[in-house]
Amino acid sequence: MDVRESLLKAAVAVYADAGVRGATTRRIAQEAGVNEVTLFRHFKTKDELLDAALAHFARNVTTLDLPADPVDPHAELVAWCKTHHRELYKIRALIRRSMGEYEQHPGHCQHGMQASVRIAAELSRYLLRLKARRLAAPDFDERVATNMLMGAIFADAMGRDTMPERYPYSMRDAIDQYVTLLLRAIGATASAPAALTTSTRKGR
Amino acid sequence: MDVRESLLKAAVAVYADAGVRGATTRRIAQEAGVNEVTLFRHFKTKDELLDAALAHFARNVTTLDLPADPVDPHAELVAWCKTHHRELYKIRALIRRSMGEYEQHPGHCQHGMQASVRIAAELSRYLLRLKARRLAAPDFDERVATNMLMGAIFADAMGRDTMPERYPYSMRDAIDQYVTLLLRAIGATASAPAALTTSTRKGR
DNA sequence: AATGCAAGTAAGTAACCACTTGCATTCAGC
DNA sequence: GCTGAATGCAAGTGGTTACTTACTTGCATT
Repeated sequence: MDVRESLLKAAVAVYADAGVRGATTRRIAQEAGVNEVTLFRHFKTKDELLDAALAHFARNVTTLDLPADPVDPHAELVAWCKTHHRELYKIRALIRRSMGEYEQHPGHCQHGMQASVRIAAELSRYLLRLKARRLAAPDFDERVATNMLMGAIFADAMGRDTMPERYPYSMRDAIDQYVTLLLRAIGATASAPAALTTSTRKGR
Repeated sequence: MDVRESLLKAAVAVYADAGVRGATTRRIAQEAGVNEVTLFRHFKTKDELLDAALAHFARNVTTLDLPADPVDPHAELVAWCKTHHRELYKIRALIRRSMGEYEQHPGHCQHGMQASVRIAAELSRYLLRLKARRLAAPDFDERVATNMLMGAIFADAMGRDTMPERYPYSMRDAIDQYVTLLLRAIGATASAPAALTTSTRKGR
């Protein structure tokens, strides 16, 4: 296996758990299964390694495409949002960590922010298409609607495990409900929300 | 001025900027204008100080009450959400930091989470009142709607300064738009959204 | 004047950390 | 079999950190 690659992967994992200062070169090297000195032979400084690792990780963040020709907005949005939520939830520790380091190391999370901007733009364009095809009302701003839906999904993915009191309903229901509410908000014909099932809390 | 009080305030400020490991006892003492040894005379360990400081801070987090007798949902919600957003935005660095430290120090951010749960419950009860008085449709779940609106506001407050591309519209407009969308989503009669003004980005 | 308390000062300890150096080992390609 | 590049290992350097110790200073009450 490639040493450099495993160092990048280990760096992301340790960083997500412990942050910049907590991610010691010793621990990263151990996690990667290589000697600490080897780490410094591949990367001049710890900071250079972290930056490369987060950039590498963010480069591999992708999303589904939303259809160019919307047919069933509810089904299409639910599928897309489910994937997006699942991905966010998987890397929630990393996201929280890099947000927390923003004040002191804005460069590190810049990569992640760019991914987020790309994804928001994809959703925005889709909502614009809905408007153009008269599948939604003409009088809403698609950037605001995008931020509303993505904000709800983001907050859900970040808060579900830390504030279970606020999220007693299941992940499966959550996305469906957010999408249903948004479609009603933007005047897209949507059926009434389905009844909620009980929450299925999973440990991590 | 009370030494203990100024230590608590300084601890929160330094913690927000630098996190648990970055908040050195030296720096906190300096920020509080007292000697480092004095810090240890008031608090046995650094961890005890940080915990006391964050608990003290969270205890002072309050919100407006939403009216027990809803009359004008749009106006009432906008006023409430504006305050909530302003408060979140003011302490965004602290929130990001304590979220980032969640994996390693869940106890520290527990205080903040509790405040968030309290605030969400207040909004939830208000939405329930709207339903009861037939000011909103009967077929939505108020917890989901609460998380949708609060999620949008939270994500806005956290992302506005770090991802200006996603938030080109002004803070002032933002809240109004989120509330308008939510009211339409829950079947409350709401006027069409107002036109957006251009963003007013403020440095910090 | 005597006492006590809260705070300051200076110095030190033990641990940890990023990063370096020197040397031994392995192993692929000629 | 030899060379060179990549890796491991042991040890060390200089800096930082939480926390301690021993002592001094200023101020208020008695």
